[in-house]
Amino acid sequence: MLLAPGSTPRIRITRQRQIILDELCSVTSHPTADDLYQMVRRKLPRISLGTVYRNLETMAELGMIQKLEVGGTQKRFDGNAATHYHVRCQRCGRVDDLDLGLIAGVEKEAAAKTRFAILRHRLEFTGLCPECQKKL
Amino acid sequence: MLLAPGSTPRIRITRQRQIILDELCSVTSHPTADDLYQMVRRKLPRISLGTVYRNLETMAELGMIQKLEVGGTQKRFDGNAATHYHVRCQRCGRVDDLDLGLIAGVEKEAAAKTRFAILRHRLEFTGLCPECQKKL
DNA sequence: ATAAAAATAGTAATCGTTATCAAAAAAGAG
DNA sequence: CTCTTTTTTGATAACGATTACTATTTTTAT
Ligand SMILES: [Mn+2]
Ligand SMILES: [Mn+2]
Ligand SMILES: [Zn+2]
Ligand SMILES: [Zn+2]
Repeated sequence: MLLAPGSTPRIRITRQRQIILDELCSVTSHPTADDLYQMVRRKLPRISLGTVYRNLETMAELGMIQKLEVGGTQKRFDGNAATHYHVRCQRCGRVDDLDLGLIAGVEKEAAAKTRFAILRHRLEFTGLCPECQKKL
Repeated sequence: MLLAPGSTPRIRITRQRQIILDELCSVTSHPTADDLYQMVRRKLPRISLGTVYRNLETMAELGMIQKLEVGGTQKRFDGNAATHYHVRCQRCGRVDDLDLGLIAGVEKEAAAKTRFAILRHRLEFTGLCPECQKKL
């Protein structure tokens, strides 16, 4: 039987999807899709890289996780879906969370200066991580 | 900007480099490498895409221009090398400058919360441009 | 003018990501 | 349960932005 018009198709909880989410939420690093692939393969050795990409994309669209478009060649993922800020090491690419409160009213300020409708903001710091400071 | 002969023994003044820089500085949009390639080809029809990429990279490393790692698949370039903020339309990808003063002391605040050495920061707003607001 | 260094055009290679698709799994109705 | 429909998967191909390569040309220094 067909679904009733207007009904929302359910998102199925597959073993693959659950483990990808579990692995992502178990770390505070901000792994790339390939990082996650390596992590998940320890529990599901037959999973394909495409499945990892597909599910990360789906979960990001549903707002369960965040896709981070920080610098570098690869995108990173964040199990914390709430807005928060990051620091990225310009030498090794490490990305850490920053325990800095959200800048109050900054979206309202921005909205007053543009005709764009502001939906969200992203603040990212660039610098050198402790390890890379030693090496330079 | 004018390339000064003799001031930097490493970088040479080529017609290609000067025109790429001129074209980038002549617009307030934030063109991709391919956008610039199309613009520059009107004046140098024989230039190669690789030359555009190579020179944008070089000039960004020298701090003459900015390479913007905003969302989307392609990187964008900015003839304004000074720190300033951007809004990006999440529907069409348009990137505008935001005439918003730099957030005072935010790098200092961040530095107090991390062991990273903070070098710079980037603030980007996401939203919908006027045209895309109409269409949705 | 000569030689050394750097940059170019043209092209191939790389690599992160998406798309495709037959097969498998999950959900629903009876 | 069985039968049917929808979603997801694994495998692989395709894509597209960027980078690498290289013989030749251009620029700069002597
Ligand atoms: Mn985070
Ligand atoms: Mn700008
Ligand atoms: Zn580092
Ligand atoms: Zn738009």
